[in-house]
Amino acid sequence: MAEEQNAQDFTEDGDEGKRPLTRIQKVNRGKILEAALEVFSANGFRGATLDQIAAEAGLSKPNVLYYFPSKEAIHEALLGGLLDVWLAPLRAMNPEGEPREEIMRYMRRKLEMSREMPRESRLFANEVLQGAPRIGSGLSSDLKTLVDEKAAVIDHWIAQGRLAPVDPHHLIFSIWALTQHYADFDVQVRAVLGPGKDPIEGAAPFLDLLFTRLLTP
Amino acid sequence: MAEEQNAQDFTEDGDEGKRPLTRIQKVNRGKILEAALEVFSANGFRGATLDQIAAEAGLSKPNVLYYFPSKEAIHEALLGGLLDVWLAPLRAMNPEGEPREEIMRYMRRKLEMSREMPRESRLFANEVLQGAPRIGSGLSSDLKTLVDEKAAVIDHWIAQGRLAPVDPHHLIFSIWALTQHYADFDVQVRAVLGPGKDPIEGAAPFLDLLFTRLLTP
DNA sequence: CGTGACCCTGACCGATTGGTCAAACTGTTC
DNA sequence: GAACAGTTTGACCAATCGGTCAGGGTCACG
Repeated sequence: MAEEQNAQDFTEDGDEGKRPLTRIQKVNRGKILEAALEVFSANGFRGATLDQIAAEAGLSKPNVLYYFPSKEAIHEALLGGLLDVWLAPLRAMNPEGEPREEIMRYMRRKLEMSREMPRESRLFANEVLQGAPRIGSGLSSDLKTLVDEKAAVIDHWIAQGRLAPVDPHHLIFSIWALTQHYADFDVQVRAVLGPGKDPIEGAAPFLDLLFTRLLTP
Repeated sequence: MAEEQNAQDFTEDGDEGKRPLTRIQKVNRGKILEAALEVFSANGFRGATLDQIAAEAGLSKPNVLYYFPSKEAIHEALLGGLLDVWLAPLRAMNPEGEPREEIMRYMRRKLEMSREMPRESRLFANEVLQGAPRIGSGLSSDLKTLVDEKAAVIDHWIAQGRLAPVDPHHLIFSIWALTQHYADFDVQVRAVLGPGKDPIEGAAPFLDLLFTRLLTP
């Protein structure tokens, strides 16, 4: 029950030895990362055990540690490999595009990701909640750079009068908060709404309305 | 560094033995709960250890277990005692009041709580993130009841034309998401904004604007 | 089909963790 | 101040955890 594609080729090594990476290696590293995503996102770093990950991946514990030197290394590989995917929609925001359309597209894409990749969302949420001890300053400074860059774009749009004046940083935070809420607090949302349709289906028109009203001058 | 008031008297027992609760008992249970809030909110349930809690409380581990039968029991006492505090602002929403004012007041109070009680927010976030295994159906059904009740009030306001038409459940979710984001993802918010003023100071006017625009017909 | 590199595992280890217990200590009450 | 309930602790335990290791199995390639 863990048979997805893990589109990651792992050329990531600092120095020399770039062995071509066996077929078995590719398969098993993929299985481990998929299992680790499942287990880490559901239990957090400390709550997850190597035995769980090994069982979920269908491998023995020593075999898992044959492919990754430690539990921490698995976690890092996961986070590092996923961060780009996670930030891609924001990167894709086009300064040349129509302002409201660009921001709405970003919001909708993030909401889509909450539906399609809730485990990834929870993985990051877990990490940040505990003070981001394992993702730390390096990635956080990349994040800051990207956000500052896009905030400047939004400010420019506002200066042109093409967007209602709002604090761009908090606008971005609000997109994160509102979309990721449906992935991170899924159980609570479902508990309140009761059984039935996908909560995100109801969220989509609400968020459309919310951001339309916020951004229209 | 853990000297706050813990306003909880703990009459909570199902059946008979209601001993008057010694002075020492009141003090030490308070110390333990305060320490547990600190440790659980920072590390999650599984990430927290009894030794950490004992050290933070300034007690020995066996002494902690003299006052609470298990780590789980401490966690439950914390969550149970805090849930009322957490939901009080929503309970306080007055059906007789002016609609936008009531909702704005609720939002502002929640934001205030993110500033003043971030540990409590993270405690709940941790619990819900992991699927709420220890808070479960009982509390979730209380929560649903309360939210459904208030959603009905909001719907009534909308029917009267005193509020712009919005999905009341998702409106409440949006208040939760936007306000708690600043407590739960504090490190990320600060990393992006850079060092300086309290992020919530910047959030307050933004959220005022956002909800004003959303709710004005 | 042989051989060397790669892959896999059972058994094991030391550290940590939640929890126990007997014994000692302290506060309170008559 | 005797006596008893209430409080505290060092020593200890069983289970779990991340990680190691020696040895055996398997794959690809000549």
